[in-house]
Amino acid sequence: MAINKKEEFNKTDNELADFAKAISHPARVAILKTISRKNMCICGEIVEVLPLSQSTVSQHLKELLNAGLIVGTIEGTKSCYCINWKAFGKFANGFNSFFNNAKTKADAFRKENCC
Amino acid sequence: MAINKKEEFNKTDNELADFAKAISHPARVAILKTISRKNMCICGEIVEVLPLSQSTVSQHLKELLNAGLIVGTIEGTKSCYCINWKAFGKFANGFNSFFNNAKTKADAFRKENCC
DNA sequence: AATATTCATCGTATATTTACGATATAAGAT
DNA sequence: ATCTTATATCGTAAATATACGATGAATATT
Repeated sequence: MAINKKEEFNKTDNELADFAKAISHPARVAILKTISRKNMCICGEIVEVLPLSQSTVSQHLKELLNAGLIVGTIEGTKSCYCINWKAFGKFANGFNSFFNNAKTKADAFRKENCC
Repeated sequence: MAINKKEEFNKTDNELADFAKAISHPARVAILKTISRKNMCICGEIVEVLPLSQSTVSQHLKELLNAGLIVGTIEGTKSCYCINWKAFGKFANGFNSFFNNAKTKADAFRKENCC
């Protein structure tokens, strides 16, 4: 049980799901907003505004890095993060095409009965 | 540990995270696409196209119901599901404003150095 | 050189998610 | 009335996610 079946779904669905998962925790949404507000942030600034410990924030930052949504560089004792706009744009497009496809169907079926 | 800190984030961030979580598994993305392709589906049709057992699909359907993304009605021995376009549109807007805000910042900061 | 700062990582506890088979329930078919 | 079909729910196992304190590593300060 709890065998991983994700490989059995298509690539597009997996990519959309992976991005959604990256932003499926309010801490990660808040981190992305915090960074984008100032263009870039050092880790400590993010820890300051979140209600989480430094180690937990670091863990969330790592997940955003793994998802490719942010990039980070070390500057002295500090770590500087900023948004990877290119990856962000790519994901935004994925979402839009998902929603737009859905929207098109919605329009096509608007007059039919629905359950 | 593993205390839930989600209440300490703001409502907007939580709503965005919750929606993202609803579509953070490829099975749920595939279910939404399957339903929208035909406007509505009975449960059995969905089970047929997914590489998962009936009970697992039922569980994913329940999550989509809880998130408000689909609605379902019982028709005889069958269950009929369709997309809740209104909720879907609301969530799409939430995403768009998230991305657009980010995009605006990106444009504003385009010339500055980033890490 | 010794100490302090900043942050990532490790270890660990708990909670949640994912997945399935078995079972229950309710309607339809025989 | 009995049997079949369709689906939700229960119980459960395993995997993953969330959170923290402690520790490590690397740079900066004294």
